Amino acid sequence: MAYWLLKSEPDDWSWDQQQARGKAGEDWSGVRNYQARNNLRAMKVGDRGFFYHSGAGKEIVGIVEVSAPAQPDPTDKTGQWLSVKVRAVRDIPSPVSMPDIKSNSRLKNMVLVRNSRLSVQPVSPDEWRIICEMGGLDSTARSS
DNA sequence: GCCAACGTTGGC
DNA sequence: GCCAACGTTGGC
Repeated sequence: MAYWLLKSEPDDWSWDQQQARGKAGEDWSGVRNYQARNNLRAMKVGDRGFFYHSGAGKEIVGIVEVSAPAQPDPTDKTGQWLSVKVRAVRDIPSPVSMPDIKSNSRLKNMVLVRNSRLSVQPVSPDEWRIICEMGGLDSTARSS
């Protein structure tokens, strides 16, 4: 299973809204960046992702699961962009903020630190585990 | 509100 | 194909 990080402005699409969609999930649409599109294409159903609030917030607030693979973005008329579907899995008990991440030397190579503008990012297994621990999820909670 | 980083556009 | 100009993103 691969790990990802999805960024959203809470004013645009918030974690509360994502959670409210429940198991039905929501299209992760509107991505218009090639690198981000390539990451969407690489996602498999069952992959996990951090839900990160950019702008107001700047913190990882939840975990989502890819529930449908990449398909043409319904909001794109040109047919060249992709979206996946994600559903909320759980919140992070103690949201992990950008300063938290930047102050952890083990996370200094995170894409979020190196290229904060990329809206769909890969996360390494180590980074995933470290952030889950920082967020207050024990290994039992993480594996379910 | 500022500005650095990044991506895209378009003239050459 | 290079690169300057421009627009956007997002942390601060």
